Parts: sequence; C-alpha cells; structure tokens
Amino acid sequence: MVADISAPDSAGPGTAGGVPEKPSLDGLEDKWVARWATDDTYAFDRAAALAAPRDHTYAIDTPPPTASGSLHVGHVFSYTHTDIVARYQRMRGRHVFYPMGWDDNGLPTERRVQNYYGVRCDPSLPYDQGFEPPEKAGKDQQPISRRNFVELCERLTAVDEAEFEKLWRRVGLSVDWAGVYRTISETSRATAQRMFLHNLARGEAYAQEAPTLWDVTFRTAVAQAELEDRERPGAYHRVAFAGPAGPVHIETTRPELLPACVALVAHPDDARYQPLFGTTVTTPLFGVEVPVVAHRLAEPDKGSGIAMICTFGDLNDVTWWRELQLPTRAVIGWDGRFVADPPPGVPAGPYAELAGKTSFSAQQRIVELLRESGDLEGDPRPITHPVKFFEKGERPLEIVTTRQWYIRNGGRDADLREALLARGREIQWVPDHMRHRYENWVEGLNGDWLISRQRFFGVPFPVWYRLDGEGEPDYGSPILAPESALPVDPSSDVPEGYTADQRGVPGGFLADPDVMDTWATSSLSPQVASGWDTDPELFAHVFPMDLRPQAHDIIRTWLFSTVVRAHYEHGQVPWSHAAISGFVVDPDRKKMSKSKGNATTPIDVLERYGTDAVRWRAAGARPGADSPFDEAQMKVGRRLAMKVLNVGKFVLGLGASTALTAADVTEPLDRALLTRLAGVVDEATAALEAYNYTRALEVAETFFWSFCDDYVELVKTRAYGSDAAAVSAQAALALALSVQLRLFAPVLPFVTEEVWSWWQTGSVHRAPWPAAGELPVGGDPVILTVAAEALSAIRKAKSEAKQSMRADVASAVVTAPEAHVVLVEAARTDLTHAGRIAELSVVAGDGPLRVDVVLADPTG
RNA sequence: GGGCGCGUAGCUCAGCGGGAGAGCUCUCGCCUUACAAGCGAGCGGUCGCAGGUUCGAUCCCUGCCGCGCCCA
Repeated sequence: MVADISAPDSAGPGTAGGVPEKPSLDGLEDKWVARWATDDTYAFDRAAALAAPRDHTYAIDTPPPTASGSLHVGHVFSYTHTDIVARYQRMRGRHVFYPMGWDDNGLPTERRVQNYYGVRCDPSLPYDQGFEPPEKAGKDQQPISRRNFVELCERLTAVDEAEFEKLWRRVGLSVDWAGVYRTISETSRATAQRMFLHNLARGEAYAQEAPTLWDVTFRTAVAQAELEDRERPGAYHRVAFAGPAGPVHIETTRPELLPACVALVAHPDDARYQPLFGTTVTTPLFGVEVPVVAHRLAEPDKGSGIAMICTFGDLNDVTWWRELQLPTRAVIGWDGRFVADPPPGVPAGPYAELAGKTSFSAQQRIVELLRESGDLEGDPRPITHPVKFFEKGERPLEIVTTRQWYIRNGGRDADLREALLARGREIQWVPDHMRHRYENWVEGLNGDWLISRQRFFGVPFPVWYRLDGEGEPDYGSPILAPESALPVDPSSDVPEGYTADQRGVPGGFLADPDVMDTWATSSLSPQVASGWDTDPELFAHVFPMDLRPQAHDIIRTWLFSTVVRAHYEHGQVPWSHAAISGFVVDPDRKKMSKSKGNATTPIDVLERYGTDAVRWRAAGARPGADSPFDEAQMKVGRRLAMKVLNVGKFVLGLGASTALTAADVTEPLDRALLTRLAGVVDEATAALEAYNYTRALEVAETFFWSFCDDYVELVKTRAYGSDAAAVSAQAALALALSVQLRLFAPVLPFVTEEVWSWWQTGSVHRAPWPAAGELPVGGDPVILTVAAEALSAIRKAKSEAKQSMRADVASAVVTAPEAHVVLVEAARTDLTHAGRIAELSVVAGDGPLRVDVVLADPTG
C-alpha cells in the first residue's frame, strides 16, 4: 500500500523555508491553494492506478452540487467530511480518484436563468443568432427560443461553476480539478441517452399514457420522489346525488370536480351503503349517471363514508379508476385550468361556465350553482388536510393524463423491489441505521420512476415518432437514435432515413418533446465520472466505486436512483460504502436552507475563522448526525490551528529536526510519550478505517493538548541542552511533531502543510499516514501520566496561592503508590525544572498521587 | 399513523454493565523567554420519567413523556 506517496525526505531544519518569526494563520489558504494547484498535489495518477491492484485505488462518487444554487455551511461540512476521508486514503498510499461534478441541468437552472436574465423559453420561437439578454431583467419575461434559452443556461452555469470551484478550493477539497464533469455536458448527455436506450432495449424503461402528478406552474410531470405533503386549509362540501331511494350525500373538498365524477365509492363492509352497490346515482347539476362501487380504500370514518371518484382529484382516484376500470372524464388541462370542452357524456350547459377557469374559481362557481339547485347541504365545513405539492412548487399538484417515460423501480413489481432491497444490503452504510431510510423508501414505492419532464434544459430523449398520413404520431414503434450518434437532440437532429423538411408533416417524423429529469442523469454520476462512455479502462478499474458521500435527504432520490441504474446496467451496486452526513441546523434545530432564510454564507465564516477552523468544526459532526451551527466552536478550531503553528515553531526552535531518529530517544519520559503516541496512531487509524473521522480527531487532539501542556513543558529545559538527554528530547519532539502533523493533516490541511514546510520537503498530504511502527517501542506511558499529574498538582498549588507559574517551589513531596515511585523518579529532573522545584522528594504512600508543595518566599 | 434517530453539566457532545467525562460558557488567578487570539486552577449533573433483568444499570429489556428527521 505504498504507491502514491513519496518517502519522507530527510532535510535539515530550515532547508525547506525555515520557521517564520511570527507564525500566522492569515494568508495560509491563498498560499497553499495556489501551491497545491501549481504542484498538482492532488492529481489522480491514472496510469499508476491502472497498473496497481484495485485496492490501491480509492474512488469517490462526489455529489455534484446544483450549480445554479448557493452553497451554505452545511455543504462545506458535508464536503469536508468526504475530503477528510480522501486525504486519509491518499496518505495511506492509495490513488484517490476524487472527481467533482456540477449538476447544472434541470429546473433549478432554468429558474435561475429566467430570473437572472428576465427571459422565458418559448419553444415555438426560432433561434436568434445574435441574441443578447437584457442588461437588467425586465418586469416581463422576454420569450426566447429553446436554443437561445439553453445557451443562456450554459453561459450562466459556467459562471456559477467557476465560483463554486473557487470556494471548494478555499475549503481545501483535495479533488483533482482536472476531472470535473457537468451533468449537461456532451458526455453526460451521451451517457444518459445510451443508458436510457439500454434500459429501453431491456424493457426497463417504457412510455405510457397515464394519469400523472402534474405541476401546473412549471407545466411538467413530477415523480413520487419529488412530492411533499403540505397542510392546507380546505372544506368539506356536502353534496347530494340523486339515488334510487332518495339523495345520497357525499362530502368532498373538491366540488369543482363534479363534472369529472365517474362513480361513488364506499367500503365493501359499510352497511350503510351496501344496498347501493351495483346501482347508479345521478350527479347534481350535470345529471350524469354514475355507478356506486365498493373498494377497500374507501374510508367509512371520513366524511359521510361514501366518496365521489373523479378523474382525477387525488392518487386514490387513480387507484380506483385503474382497479375498478372506470371511464375517464378529465377536466383539468396542462395549465391547471378547466379544458374548453366537457368530457364525453357530460352536458355542455353547466360545464361551459367552468371552461378556462382555475380550480379555485371553478370551485366558487360550482358552489354557487349547487346552492342554487339545492344540492349543497349546509355550509362547507373547514378542515386542514395534507395536499400534495411538487417540492419546488407553490401550487397544489393536479393529476393530468399524459404520455410519459418511466423506469421500472420496483414500485409495481415485488421481485424487482426485493432485488433492489438486496442491493441496499450490499452497501455498507455509515452510519448503519441510514439503511432504514433506503428500505423504507423502496418498500413504500407505489409506482415506477417517472423520468420525463416537459422542460427545456435537460437531456432530451433520443427518440422520434413516425407520423402517419393524418400527421398522427405512431408511439408504438419509436425511432431510436443509433448509439454511435449520441448525444442527439431530436428537435434539431433528423432520424436516419428522413430529411429535415419531413419534420412535423404527415408521413414524416416528430421529435419526442421531453427532457429527462435531472435525477435521470445524476443517477449516472458514477458512470459519468468514471468514464463508462469515454474511458472504459478507467471505468473497469474504479467501478464499483468505494464511496458515495451524501446527505440523508436525498437517499430516496440520488442514492436510490443510482442503485437502480447500476443494478440494471452492471448487475452490481455502484459503490461499497455510502457515508451519510447530517445537516447543519440553526439554533432552533431547523435545517439550514436558503429558502428558509437561515443559511449562513460559508465564505464569510471561512474568512473570519480560517478554513482549518471551519473544517475542524465539520470534523466534529459525526456521520449522519445533524449539528447546530455555532460560531463559538469555530473559535475553538482556530485556537487549535494556532496552537499547531506555535508548538511547531517552538519544537523546531528547540532543535527538533529530521536528522533525529527513534534510536536517539533514550530517556524514559520521551519513550513514554512516543509509546502513548503509538497507541493514538493505532486508534486514529482504526477510527478512520471505520469512517469515524470524529473519533480519529478526538484522540489525536486529546493527545496533542497534553503534548503541549505537559510534555513540552516538562522537557523544554532539558531540550535546550546539547547532551544525549537533550538529543533524546529533541528526537522525541521531532517524531511527535511529524506524526501529529500527519494525524491532523486530513482535518487541518493548511496549518499542517505550513508547519510541515518549515522542516520537511514535499507535501504533508503526500506523506505516508503515520504508523505505530515508526515510533520506538517499550516505553511505559504511565511515566508521562504520573509526571503530568505531579506537575498539575504543583500548578494547582501555585494557582491557589495566586502565584505565577514561574514561582519557585522551595520543596515538593510527591506521595505516590509504591509501584509509581520509580516512575516519578524517572522524570525527576524534568519535573524539578518544569515546576522550578528546589527540593523534590518522592515517597510511597496510600491513595492517589498527591504533592505537598511549599512555595518559596516570593520576596526572598 | 408507520419507520429511524436523539434526550448525560448553562451550551455542544463523548462514554454505553462496575470510578460520571471533554470542550465551550462562567468564576478566580497568572505578562510564563512557543503561544495573552495565551496559560493555570475552580464551580457545575438523582445521565428524560417509571418499571424490569442483574450482586451491581447512564449503559441491557419494556412502557411512557419530549424533540428531530423520513414516510404515509
């Protein structure tokens, strides 16, 4: 496991730049970001990786941030977690394949472009070659062609991505910036289209005309994974249907859908309605005869226990319509308004008043009409109830019947669902309980994955349809783009065997108008990043990847869909590990997000506390655990970084250098220190192997503070000398510094690199991860413990006497357990110097170690 | 309503079968020749509540209460 690292250089102190007079954290980011770029410190050595066994490579499937979005400290924390792992693996000698991507396709980018430039896409407009967007976004959005719109998307995302890269470099992410990908790039489009064609060929993808959840603002279909329930006020309207033996009352929150009513439904066990099953009733106002049917999903406790089934008011309607094979009477159009003509069988009279209305105003009118006809009983009863929304939308979803593309995901196939659950069990989840999120989601799927979107900036489906003599498309046998031609844009490219002038004319062809949802492309991030389409040799080496880091909110989307795609194409999971980070939350424990207005801009925090301080805080958030944003903690991190600088300077000033080795360490106290440090190295290594970077940092940090406060204080007088005892201390300080800098390097990349540069050559980030074997064995760490305890007792005496730590001690009597007397004696000289003790005696006694201190007369 | 996680010092958290801990805050003190953006010392908790298992429970089991997230 030593492939990608350089051997430690032995250079004398000062040869690599020397120790500055007054070390400072300020400016370290600029200095080292530039140097790492120049030196290509984090380059992935493709040739060397391919030549080595697979386990010498560590491949990370980094989340591509939404380029049109904004980053907050939550992102910084999460990406830092990944970077800590990457840096650790690199120091372990692995070839770290750590690309970065930008998720720049899809709706968020469209929205940003619309707002930024004040434009909107109108696909019917022709391309305007010289188009330039207005300087300032006007009040009314200027309609532009699809191609102009896409060009603006690309222009703006390029700017956004450059900003993102700058920030990530400042955060110190050790990604190989030569390996950046974009989800809208030509390669990504080709990959997404090729994978889609494979899915289609194997029957994993299909198109279907079906009731679809539809956002009327964005005028696109949305998938189950993008839904959220929101509590909204509504009202039950009690409406009378004319039954064979008098009126039948239903209660509905959507009386405006009365013209779409196709049946009434009650629970089969509901005695109240059993006599009605098999009969028909007549809708009020419209006089349409509809059957009364029984279905287990009808809730006897809800409203009057009998409901009207409309096409379509909610997902239950869809289920009933499908399972009971009811007719379709759709009234809501793509724009969310009532369509111009009534459904078949519904009289034109009352319907004409609704045509063109929104649901809201249609409801008002229907209620008036029902009141007039006497079919509305009493006043509407206000309630609040969950209503389905697109997570990015502001208006309730409607259900519209449209033709859409789907990928099978187990939502309607128990065997497939089982197979995908099994895939989930192949992944090592960090923390383990996050696997439940995956399993809950898969088990709760109720339909296949809808991947088509009626949008513009996305990967188009590589599909055309033949037009018959009437100009009607033949959806049954689509024309597929040949794989060799990918990526294609069917709206401008012409299918084989046709000419451009046949587009849209009878006997000609028609492009599939839709683009893929962004998840349909980002679910291929392992394939895109690893070169499935561009570098098969690399792909074969790094796939399945080692790590998928991401936050827990997108297990149902990104993680799951990536598993689905890899399951189909490769018959395996896309990565061995999924490390799930928590959120940074505000003091009220609310998730930080721009829309909530509680997001903290990262650059400000990075500048005020320094990157290392922010990273230190990030490392304190365990995998999966949310953590509150608290600036006080940043100060603690900054103090640690500062301490590393100062102790580094001091230790090197005492004579620590790379010329000294483990063999020079002869004094018992020094060996005690290094033996303890060996234990720390083992523990930190074990923790990092388990992705527990928090624990690794904790053990290193605890050791470090005791190193500074106790060990360095104990030995500094001795180290000033030049005899063998002095050399022993200097060697121990050098080894301890070297090891500790490397232990901290993944978390504090800037300050460790700075101190490393004072006395070593090469980057600490290419130095080997410390091993216990570098350190001398056989020391008794208890020597350090008892010496520190004794020193602490002496400090306490001085502190209680309100004396300076420099105050002289006339005499000190250490009383220690019998077995520890010899250990205290081993540190006698260091102890007397550190405590400024004139006369030290050590005696055996009962109980824990204590020291009786007599301070010297400060005036004497 | 279901799933998952969490309730330990004022705050943020570690510990998870035999000593209740860390950092921050707070208080007191110290110019100490690496660091005053520092250092030293100290105050501070019936480990959510109630049962159970055990010689012994913060830790294991059950129930309850509260908080958060995900899903209905």
